[in-house]
Amino acid sequence: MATTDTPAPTDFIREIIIRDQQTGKYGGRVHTRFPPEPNGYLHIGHAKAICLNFDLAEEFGGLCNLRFDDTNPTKEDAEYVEAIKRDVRWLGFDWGDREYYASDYFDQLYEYAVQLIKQGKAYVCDLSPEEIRLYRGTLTEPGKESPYRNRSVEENLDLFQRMRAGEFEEGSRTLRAKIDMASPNVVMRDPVLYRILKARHHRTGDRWCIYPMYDFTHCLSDSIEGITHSVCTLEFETNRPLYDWVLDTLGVYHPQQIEFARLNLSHTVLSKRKLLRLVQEGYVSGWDDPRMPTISGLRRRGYTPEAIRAFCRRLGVSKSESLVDIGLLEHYVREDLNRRAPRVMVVQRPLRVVIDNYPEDLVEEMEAINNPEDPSAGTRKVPFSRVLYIEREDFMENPPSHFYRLAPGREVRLRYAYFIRCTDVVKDPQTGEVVQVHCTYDPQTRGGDAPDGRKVKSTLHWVSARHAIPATVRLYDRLFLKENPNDVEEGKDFTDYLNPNSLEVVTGCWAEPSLASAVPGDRFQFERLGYYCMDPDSRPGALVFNRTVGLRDPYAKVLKAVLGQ
RNA sequence: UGGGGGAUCGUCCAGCGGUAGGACACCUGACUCUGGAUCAGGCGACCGGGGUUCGAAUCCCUGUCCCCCAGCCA
Repeated sequence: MATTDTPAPTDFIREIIIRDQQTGKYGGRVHTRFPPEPNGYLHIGHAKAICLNFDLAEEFGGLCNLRFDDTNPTKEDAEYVEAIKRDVRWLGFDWGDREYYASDYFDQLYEYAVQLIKQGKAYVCDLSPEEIRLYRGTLTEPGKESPYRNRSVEENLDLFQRMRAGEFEEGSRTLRAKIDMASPNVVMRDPVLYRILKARHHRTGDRWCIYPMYDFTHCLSDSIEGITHSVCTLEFETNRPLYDWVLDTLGVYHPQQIEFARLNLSHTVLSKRKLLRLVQEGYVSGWDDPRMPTISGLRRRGYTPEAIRAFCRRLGVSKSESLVDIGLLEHYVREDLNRRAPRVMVVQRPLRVVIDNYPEDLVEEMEAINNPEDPSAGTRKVPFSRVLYIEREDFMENPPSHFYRLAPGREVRLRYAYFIRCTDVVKDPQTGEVVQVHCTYDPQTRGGDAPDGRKVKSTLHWVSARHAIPATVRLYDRLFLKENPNDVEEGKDFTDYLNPNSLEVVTGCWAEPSLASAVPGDRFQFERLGYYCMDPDSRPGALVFNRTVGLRDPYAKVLKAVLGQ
């Protein structure tokens, strides 16, 4: 299910795996893992990692584990665990019964720490956080050894045991690896392995008051699970020597860490910290606000898992950091939704049209195609009557040269219905705004074709006023105006680049009656407008749709060019 | 000024000593009962400077620029 939509790509990670299989490393086995920390929601950047890890496993006949990297109880929460599981599943991936938690390994990890102490490779350090920082040196100067570095094994064992027993204050002591305070790699200057945190863990409760650090936990979790290729992002490259050191020093099974460039998307942010701020400071309505690049946001926006997967696979995997145009993501939803979204007619900004020569009480059922890309989707009936709504922007009293929709004297086609010609307009006496258009229809053109072969330049979508059901539409635009909101100028904050018009709520829309049976999550193409997804906020008689993405609209460019000069 | 990485069309990714290719975007045109979709064509790049070689994006030297690392975060 996961790999059928796009041909398998090739990249440096797959090359490594193929080489490993040829040399018999790991006995030809491939076992990956996706290791989220449950401290926030998954976003499109995680989707790239999820696709990579699960695809790798499937392609090479291996498995991929889901593992929660839950070693910091002060930031993590069970709520996030559930959200992450739901999102990975929704994306179309299955981890079977291999749902693991680093916290499940706390006992084992503790034993490994004890072993390190016994090997003389770890010690309990009484330095305060500030002192540790001072002793660490700088990027260009070596650090100083802790005065506690040469405690005896017995003393270390005793102290570590008492750390675990809760005898010491938070922050008063740590367990540190004894490596090299003069290492040019700062990560190797006696890194902290365990810290005292008197916090309740969402899974282990109050059983522990010391918690292992990432560098100690991650490599050992990989080792315990028999991971072969531990794929992570570039910023962990400097940590790899430590990953290797822990495993080698302990003499345990040794997976290999491979780093690739994380995804950056234009016009949005993909850091949990920044996304959290957008939520907490109310710039968006929540983690699943359709403007958010979170999986839950994209889902509510109307994105399909297939589109997200196709996007992630098309990105490729490399080590050069890049900024992917969000237009590429939009391309993949359009491509997917074009294939599968049923068409429907909705008038977003209505203009009343009266067809003067159409019988007052007549209602005709027009046959409309549900999806021209998919004949099996069939047809439906759409009621037509004397008073209709068309899109306000489909009429112009004084049209510019490239405008070939409705205008006084002009004839256009109403989709699946008749040709109509504009005969008159009614204006608001106060504002001069056109409030109603009068037309005549040609009964010979029923179904949309003229027997005399005459052509019209434009086809308009419409709804019958008597049959229309009211709807609200939420038009979303890019969250940030700036291509790269992470590139913050002096004295500014990334929130300064927020797009003030990223959400426009349009009320008073009219939808064709078939939409009455839609349920939240249903996706449609509103003909000539874009792709929309019914929001859970919808109530019977008060439908709400989120615009996933607009249709490609060359005319918008023409208009812009005309207005621009 | 330490260490670790990275530089190829506007963007993203290929190219692994032998004609720099694809996708998105953009521009033409065809077709169309969605100014959608589809189809055809086009534009467009090897960070700079040296070298090795018949031949270099690829190998060597040198320079430049960008990213990451000094959490008891991950």
